[in-house]
Amino acid sequence: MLMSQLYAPTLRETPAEAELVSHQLMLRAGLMRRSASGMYSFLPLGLRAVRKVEQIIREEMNAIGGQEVLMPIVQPAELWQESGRWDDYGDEMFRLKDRHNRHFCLGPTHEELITALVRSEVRSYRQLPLRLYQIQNKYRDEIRPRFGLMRGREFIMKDMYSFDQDEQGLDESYWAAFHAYERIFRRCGVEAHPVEADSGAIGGDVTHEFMVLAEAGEDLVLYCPHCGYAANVERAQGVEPEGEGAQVELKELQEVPTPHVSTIAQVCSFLSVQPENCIKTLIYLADGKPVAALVRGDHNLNEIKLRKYLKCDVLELADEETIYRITGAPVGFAGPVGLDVPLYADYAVKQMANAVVGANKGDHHMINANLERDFSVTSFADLREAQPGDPCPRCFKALEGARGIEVGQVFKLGTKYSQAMGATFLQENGVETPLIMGCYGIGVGRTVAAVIEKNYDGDGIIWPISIAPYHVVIVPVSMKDQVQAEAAQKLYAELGAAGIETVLDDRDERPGVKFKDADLIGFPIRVTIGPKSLEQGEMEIIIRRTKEKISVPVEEVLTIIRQILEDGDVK
RNA sequence: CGGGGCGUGGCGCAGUUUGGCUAGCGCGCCUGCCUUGGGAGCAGGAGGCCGGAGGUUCAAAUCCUCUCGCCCCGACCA
Repeated sequence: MLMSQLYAPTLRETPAEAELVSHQLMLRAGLMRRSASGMYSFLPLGLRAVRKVEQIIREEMNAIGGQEVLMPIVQPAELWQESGRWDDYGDEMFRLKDRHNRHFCLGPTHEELITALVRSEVRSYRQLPLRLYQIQNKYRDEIRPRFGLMRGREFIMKDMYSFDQDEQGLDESYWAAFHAYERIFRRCGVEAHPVEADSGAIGGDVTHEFMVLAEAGEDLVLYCPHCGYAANVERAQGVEPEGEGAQVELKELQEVPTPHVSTIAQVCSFLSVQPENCIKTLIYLADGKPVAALVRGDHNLNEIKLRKYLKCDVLELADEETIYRITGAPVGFAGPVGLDVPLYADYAVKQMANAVVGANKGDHHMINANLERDFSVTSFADLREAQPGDPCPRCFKALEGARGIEVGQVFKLGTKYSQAMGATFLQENGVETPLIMGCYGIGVGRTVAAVIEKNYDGDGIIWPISIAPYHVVIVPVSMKDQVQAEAAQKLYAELGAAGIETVLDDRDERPGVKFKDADLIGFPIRVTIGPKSLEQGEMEIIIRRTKEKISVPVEEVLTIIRQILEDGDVK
C-alpha cells in the first residue's frame, strides 16, 4: 500500500471528544471516526487490526470444533418473549417495528436466536456436542457510552454457543473455550486474566471474565497474590469472621438529635465517630416485600449477593414513601432498633459494638446500639462488596485490587434457554431432555482498544506484530532523490512478494512528518532509506517498540525483517 | 434520568459577560518558490448559513425562548 493512497487521516492534535489514551490514539492515528455517540466507523487501518483479531479468534474457535455461522442483527420480539427477556432487558435494548407494526430488536446478544435455530434441527444426542459461533455486530443502548470502543452502543462481538447432552459435556465445552480464550488473548499481544464473575442478565452459575488489567478498566478485580484467587468485585466472596470481635464494655443505648444529618459521612462528622462504627440500614423491596440490609458504615452492600441470598427476582431500593411507612422516618434515619421487617446483616456487623444507627425518627440517630441487646437480625450473610485488604476466601491472605477491561466472558448457561424455548433432544435411552448450553463472548473492538491501552508511548501506538494493520513501513527520506525512490520501490516490491504487509511512504513530505506518522500509526517495523546509509549500501531498520535501530546491508533487509516477524514481539 | 460543560472553516481554540463595522488565531488544506534524517521557511490563496428554529433589536456568534447533538460526573450506599 502506498501511503499517498492510504485513507489514514492522522491528526496532529488530540480530539477533544476523547479522554482515554486508546481512544485518542485510535482517532489520531486514523483508525476510526465517530458517527454517533457510542458508534464508530472503522477506517482502513482500524479495520485491518479488527480483522486480524477476528482471524485469530476464528482459528482458535475452529480449533476447538467451533463452526462459524452468521445470524441476523434484527431479531423478532417473539423469541425474546419466549425466553422472557423481552421484558427483562429493559431500556438497554434497541427496539423497532416494521411496517406491519411487528416488533423487533437489534440483537444485544444471540442466545434466543441460536436456541431457536438449533431446536428445530437438533433431535438426537448423536448430533452433540455442537459448538457454533459468529462474529457479529451487537447493539446495546448503553446508559452512557464512553471511552470510544470500550463501551459503545454498537460493537463487534464474537459469540459462541455450545450445546451438550450433559453436565460433563458442558464442562468440556466450557474449559475448551476457556483455554481457547487464553490462547486468543496471548496471540493478540495482551495478558487477559480469567476472574470469577457474576453472570448478570445472561444467566447461569459458572462464569469467568477475561480481564486486561489497566487503569482505564471499568471493572474492579480483586485478586490474591498468594493463591491466585481472582474475582470481579461483583462476585468476590467475603469471609465469615471467626469469634465475637473485640470485647468492649457495652454502653447505654441513647437517642441523639442529628438535624439534617442523613449520610454516613455527615453522621460521622457530626457525632465525631468513624464510619466503621456506624451501621448502614438499607431498606429494599425484594419482589415487592420490604426487607432491611445492614452493612458497616464503611462498607458497600453488594446487591447481587443480597438478591441471590434472598432468592428474589427483583430487588430494588425502597422509595421514600415506603421507607417512611416502614421506618417512620424520612430517608437517612433508618436503623435496626425496633424495625419490624426481616433484617439481613453482613457478617461484619456481627462484630460491631456500641454502633451508631438511625433512630427510625426524623433528625435522630442512636448511639451505642448493640446486637442482641438492642436488636436482633434474621440472619447473617456475606452481603457486602469485597474490597482490597479483605481476606482471600481461599487462603485468607489479603486481597489486592486492580482495574480491568473485560475483553471476554465464558458462561455455563445450563438449560435456561433450552428449557424456556423447548430446545430438546433425545438421549441414548430415549428420554427427551433440554440441551445443556454454554455461551462465550469476546468483544473484538474492545480487545483492540485494550491492546492499545497496554501498548503505546508518547509517540503513538505500538502494535503487537500479530494484529498490526501492516507490518512494515518504508520511509525514504526524500522521494525526489531518484536513488532513494528506486531503492524504496524495489524493497517495497520485494517485501510484497514475500507476503509481508508493507506500506511505502511515497509522500512528498519532509522526513519528520513521515517519521511522526509512522510512530503514531505504530508500524512494528520501519525501514528508513536515507542518502548517507544508502551510499554505503545500507538501510536502517527501526523497531517501533524498542526504538532499536539496526543498519543493514540492502540485500539483507528482507531476511532480517522476515526474522524479526518470525521471532515475534520482544517484550 | 439528575448534575455540570461544550457546540464558531477538516482539527484545536479565541471572541459571547458589556449586541455594532470585512468573525479571528494556530495547525491542516490548495498554488508557487525553497527545503529534505524527527510534525521546516517565505509568498499567495480557498474554506465558516457561528448546531438548528423562533423571537427581541436599527443591528445578534453575542440577549431571550424552544430544540438537537456531543463530552464529563452521578444514578438510588440512606
